[in-house]
Amino acid sequence: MAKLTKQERRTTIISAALKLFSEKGFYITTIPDIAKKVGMSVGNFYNYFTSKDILAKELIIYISEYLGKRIREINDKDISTEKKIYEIVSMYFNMAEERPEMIEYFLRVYLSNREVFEDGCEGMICVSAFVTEMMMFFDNGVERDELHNQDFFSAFGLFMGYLGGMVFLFGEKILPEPLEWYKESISQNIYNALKKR
Amino acid sequence: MAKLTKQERRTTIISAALKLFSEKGFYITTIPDIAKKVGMSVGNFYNYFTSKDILAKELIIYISEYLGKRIREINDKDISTEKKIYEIVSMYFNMAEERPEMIEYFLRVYLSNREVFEDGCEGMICVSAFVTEMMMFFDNGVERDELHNQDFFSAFGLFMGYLGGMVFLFGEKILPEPLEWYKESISQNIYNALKKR
Amino acid sequence: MAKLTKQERRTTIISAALKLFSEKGFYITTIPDIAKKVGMSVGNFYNYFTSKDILAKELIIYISEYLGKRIREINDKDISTEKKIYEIVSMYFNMAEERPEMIEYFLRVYLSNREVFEDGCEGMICVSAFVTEMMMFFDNGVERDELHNQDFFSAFGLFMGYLGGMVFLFGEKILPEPLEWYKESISQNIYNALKKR
Amino acid sequence: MAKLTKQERRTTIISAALKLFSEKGFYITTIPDIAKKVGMSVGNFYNYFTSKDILAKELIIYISEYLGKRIREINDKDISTEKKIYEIVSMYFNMAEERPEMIEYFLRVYLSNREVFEDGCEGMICVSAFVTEMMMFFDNGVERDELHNQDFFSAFGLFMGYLGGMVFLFGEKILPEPLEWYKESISQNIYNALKKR
DNA sequence: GATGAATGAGCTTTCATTCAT
DNA sequence: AATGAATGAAAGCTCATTCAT
Repeated sequence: MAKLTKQERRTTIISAALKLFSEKGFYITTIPDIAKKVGMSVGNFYNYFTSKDILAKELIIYISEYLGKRIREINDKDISTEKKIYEIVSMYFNMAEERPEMIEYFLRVYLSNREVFEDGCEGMICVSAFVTEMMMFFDNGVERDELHNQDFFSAFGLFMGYLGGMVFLFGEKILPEPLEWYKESISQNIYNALKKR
Repeated sequence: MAKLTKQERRTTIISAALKLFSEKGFYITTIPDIAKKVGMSVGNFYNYFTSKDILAKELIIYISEYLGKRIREINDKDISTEKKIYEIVSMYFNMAEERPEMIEYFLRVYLSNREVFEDGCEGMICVSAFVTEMMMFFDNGVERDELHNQDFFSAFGLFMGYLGGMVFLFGEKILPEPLEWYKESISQNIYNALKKR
Repeated sequence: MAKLTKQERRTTIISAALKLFSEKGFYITTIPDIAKKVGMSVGNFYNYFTSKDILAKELIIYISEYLGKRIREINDKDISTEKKIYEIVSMYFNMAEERPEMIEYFLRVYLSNREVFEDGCEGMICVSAFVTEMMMFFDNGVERDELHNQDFFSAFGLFMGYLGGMVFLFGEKILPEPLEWYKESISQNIYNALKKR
Repeated sequence: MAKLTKQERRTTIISAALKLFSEKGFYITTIPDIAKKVGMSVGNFYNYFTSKDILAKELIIYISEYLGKRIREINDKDISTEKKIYEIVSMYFNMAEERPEMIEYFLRVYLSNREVFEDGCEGMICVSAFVTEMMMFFDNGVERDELHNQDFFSAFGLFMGYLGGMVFLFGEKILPEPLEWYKESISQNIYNALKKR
């Protein structure tokens, strides 16, 4: 077994914690649970993260940056805004299927446990990487005359609320079809809502 | 002080618990907290609700029925589907301002604490009153040739995800304007996404 | 087994905690230790004292008041100051033999664990009952022209430092004789140090 | 940076530990705290002292020898016993102002944490250097017919209890004047208590 | 000698729930 | 119906000490 660097160990913990928190929730998941999953002692866990809350905050930053990067890749492409919407929806749904812990953490831990994040993640500090990229997407669409020039939050709430809602239904196993199946119609709906009028 | 009937007592508890759960979260709120707020002993609380989980489930049913009723009132009106969309958005946002505990409970407690609701609220059992009414709304709109005939979940996810997202942003005090301000543009966006093409 | 009132229970805990803290020290004594000694569950302990620190503070107030009362009884006697000195020494040494936990708590827990008492026992707040009574003793002696009129702390430090030192040596089993044996010479020394010159 | 010998390193640790233990207490001070203060790793600390308890014991021996030496210097002077009392008080108070950690360690760590010192420091083993010198002081005073011939512990308890008490009050910031201010009256009190009758 | 990651027992505290009254 | 003391399992976190490198 190769020796891991401190940073690699941190990544292992992040990965394990993400899964546990998203599956069982923040309060149900215990530090012993996490330590066990990474195969380390409880005490040692605290050499990497000084508290459960701090771990939670690092997790959301990690996710926000990851999502932000993925969206930036799409933003950077030389395609129409309509196509970009489809790509974002697609990326998001793929993630929900392949790495559900990220989206689920976002929806079920970050959005719901205010008390955990209120110190240090005020406003949108901890998700700014992601939000900024979405802002870029909208601005760019308006600039290119493809999107209706409207209030950012009206647009952002639509896009992310919608995707979050679908992933929630998916996670509850309520959707009769795989997420894949909805990509097209959902992208269409979003585009119709946002497009230049 | 008039003596309350058992049912009235239950309602008092529901009301207090709703506020506490939505403000502080399910796990942070303790039974003593609730008992104190209603002015009753901890032991007596258990004469009305046999466990914390059961209380949580009754709460979501209560909310679902309340919301369902409000939507039915709108459904029953003799107005265009476009107008109905505006009325639903309006009703939802008004509630978020006036009785935020209901919407917040829905978003922050019900949607996020799977483990609490998985026994007894599988699928959408506990929110069926509300979901059914939304279904009626869509079906009616399609029937009247005002909405695009599409998959229910695609439409439902858009509508509720959007509204939920906006209320979330509002609750986080991130929105620069009062919810009121967004009603028009949001209704427009929803209508554009769902209308007959 | 008669049912105890809440106050009686508190007294039982105070008594047990006093013994444990004074024998083993504040940090070595655990809440389970205390709970076990009173025959109650750990959880229930917290229905009586909201934290270990708070218990410690109540203990020192309890002792201060007890000691204060004993000194007041002596102050109130119609005897010479020289005789009063003997009586105070005598009372103190008797207590050290019969209820050593009180004096030991004072010396070993209160005087040494600043961090525990710094919040809420600043200055001499928590021992004021006792200190005030000693002040009365000195003032009265000066008034009656039996004691040299000197700075309070010079006199107080002598009296209490001396007694504390002797009890410490006693507790360490270093004294070759029982405390009783020293009463006379110590009272003499104190009187010689403080008497009218 | 000059390389330090093993003994010099030990002295550095002793010095740092003394400060920390006396400021924060034995149990609050952690080995990592000490290691950090000396700028050494936790693991390496254990190359110099095999346990926290052993460090504590070495510390008290160090202090006892230091204090003993200072008293011997006074004992060796060719001055009256009354003057010697003043010099000892003076030396002690100066130390309490300039190197408070030594006196505070004595009062707050050694005298109060029996459990730490009971193995290896029974009786007065670890403070014998200091106690012996005080014994010499008293014997000499009696021999020279300047002190009343009384039990050693009665005299020792007075002297050290008194000084300890004053330094304690000083440390608590209860004294209205600097220690300096009390030297004269306290020496007088001690002399009056001990002098030839 | 030097490092610091790793261990694990143990601490204080919390809380849903019960039950004698 | 009503009370609130009592239970006890379990949580987050700490820290002296060890040990592979």
